[in-house]
Amino acid sequence: MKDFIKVMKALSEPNRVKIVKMLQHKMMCVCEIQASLGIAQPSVSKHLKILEDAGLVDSKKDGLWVNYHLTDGAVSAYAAALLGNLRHWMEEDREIEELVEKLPNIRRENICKK
Amino acid sequence: MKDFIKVMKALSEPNRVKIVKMLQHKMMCVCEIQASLGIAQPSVSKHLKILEDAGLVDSKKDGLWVNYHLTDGAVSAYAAALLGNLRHWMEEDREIEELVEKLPNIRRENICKK
DNA sequence: TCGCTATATTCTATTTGGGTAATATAGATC
DNA sequence: GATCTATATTACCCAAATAGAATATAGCGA
Repeated sequence: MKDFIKVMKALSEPNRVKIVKMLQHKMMCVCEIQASLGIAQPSVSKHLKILEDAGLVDSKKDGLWVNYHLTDGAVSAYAAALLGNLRHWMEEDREIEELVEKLPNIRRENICKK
Repeated sequence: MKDFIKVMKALSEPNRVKIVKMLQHKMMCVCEIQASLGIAQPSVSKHLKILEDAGLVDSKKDGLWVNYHLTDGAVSAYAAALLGNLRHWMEEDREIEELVEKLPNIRRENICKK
């Protein structure tokens, strides 16, 4: 039950759903996600932690960056199922579409290192 | 997006998940659910409203009683999918098992009309 | 009509959740 | 080692969610 609730809670917040939808297209570092969503960096970190705790995303360090990506679903069956559904869900959502369209222009080299 | 969030939010609360799991076995009135969960009646009504808004449950008046049952999923594709998953999810959950075992003894004739 | 009962709604207290600013940490470069 | 940068953590604020007591509503039966 607790694991299920964790997944549901994780996916019951728009910004977190957006993160999942973006990660379907490419792995992203925190600052890229921050730039895409337009929210403060600590907020992004917190959202990512919640998604990670639910077994929806995972991270890999790459020097100074931390790359987040969707999990393969091995950890949580609930997470796996929802990630599967989210592959096709909300593909026509205007808000998501706009976000995804902007994705190619969001590259860490242009965003960070100021 | 909003519809999806609604379904996720609705299912991110243990008592509401329990209600769904119970309704898989039989339609129930508010006081039966209240007796099963051991929470106040207004809380039950509020939970049911949230589930209803998400397209997960529906109600039918029967005189003084209001019978709640799971939807067929025609309203929301998200709700339909989750309801489908929840058919087999958490079948081995201890908390759910206990609840379901007690279900046959929960009958409105014995509970209400005091 | 007058209660009586099941449910819904309102009100209020408490908890939870998301947001940011400030700070800490870790890894890179010099 | 000093410093810069990306991320995590902490502290705090405000909005939303949950719980229950009190009240309103609606349908039954006498």
